Amino acid sequence: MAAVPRDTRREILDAAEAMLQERGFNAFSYHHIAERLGVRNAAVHYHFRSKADLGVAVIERYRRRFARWAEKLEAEEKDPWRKLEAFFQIYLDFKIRGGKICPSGILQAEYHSIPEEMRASASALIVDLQQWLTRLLAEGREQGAFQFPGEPADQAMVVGATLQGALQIARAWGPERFDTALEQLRRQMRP
Amino acid sequence: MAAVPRDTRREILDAAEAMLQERGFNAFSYHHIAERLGVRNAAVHYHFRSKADLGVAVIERYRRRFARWAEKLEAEEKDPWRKLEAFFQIYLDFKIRGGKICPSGILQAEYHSIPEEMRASASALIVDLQQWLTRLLAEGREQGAFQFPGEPADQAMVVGATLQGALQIARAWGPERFDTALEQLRRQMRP
DNA sequence: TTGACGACTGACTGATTAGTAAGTAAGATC
DNA sequence: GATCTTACTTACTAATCAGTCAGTCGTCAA
Repeated sequence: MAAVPRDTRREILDAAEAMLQERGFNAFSYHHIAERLGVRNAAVHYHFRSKADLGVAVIERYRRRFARWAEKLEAEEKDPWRKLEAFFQIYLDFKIRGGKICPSGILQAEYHSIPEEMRASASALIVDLQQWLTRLLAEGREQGAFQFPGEPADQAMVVGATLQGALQIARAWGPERFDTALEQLRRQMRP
Repeated sequence: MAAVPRDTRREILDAAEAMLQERGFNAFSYHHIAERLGVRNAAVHYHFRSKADLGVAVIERYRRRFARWAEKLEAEEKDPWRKLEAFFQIYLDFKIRGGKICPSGILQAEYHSIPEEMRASASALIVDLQQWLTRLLAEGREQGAFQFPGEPADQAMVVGATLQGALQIARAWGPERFDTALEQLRRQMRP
């Protein structure tokens, strides 16, 4: 049985992404990552020259993953409500897996204290998410599945901000608070 | 003319609060505060033994300030919509004053990487805010001023999370996005 | 006039941070 | 079999971090 070759680069990205969502970008170090993987500090620098490079790589990988997720969902699921529930599920998974918050949220909260190179990626990420939500809400309302006042882009801001904000509030006030917010969003948008 | 005595303790709290909202708790140091005030590192330690103590003091002062604000509003204003708009104004002021986010939001985002002593205060803060909002929404709906499905506490989660999340999104996507979210909340709740 | 006290300063410490430079061992390529 | 490349390690640097401690200076009460 051949040993599976270790993919250190991917493991670094995994560890950095997890720590970003758990503790924030300013609260983990190369040393933390190296310790977690059982390698040395310099090994992390070998794969990512600077922490800013690592940060950008984490965000860009997350954006690609979301794009693939959206593409797959588009092919498999036509019902707007089930699509929205699939989006909710991303956030529910974060909550369950160690009280993580969404990458977009932590990057915005630390926006003025993260390296400048990361800000463009962080901005692109929230635009991705909002554009996807806006399109879903527009199509869903046309089909009579959703009901809300104003423009789809306006409602997308409320839905996106609620998911992001409620995940954070759940940390300090209890995970069940997130479910409360989710259920209220459903109630608001049911025709 | 007598010189106004300097209130260093208050100035430290002001600087720490501003930096917390601008950069996050993990992204400012005693040195940053000292430099801003033109004093030495040790002067900050004289007033606040540890950074955790300073953090707790910032949060507790903010809670007292909110309680006084709520008390004053209760005495001066009876109309539920105008009360809600006054609450919105707190967040609008944050946005305008250098792209700050609400203290509650950054503390929850960094929840797992701030000193343990601060977490109880951070939790108490979000409970304060949510309880105030819940009471306002309950009274306002009884009077026919607001309209929303579900329980007042559920709607308070959506309103609170939207304000918190939208302030963060506004950083990465443009301040006008916050106004969009605000207007959508108004549309949703108008009878 | 003294002496206690509040509000500091100057000069540290030890830990942690991102980042670097030189060396090495294993495998692929010629 | 020599050479190159990949993926590291060991050993370090300079900066920054929270925190400490002994001393100083001005004010005020006795």
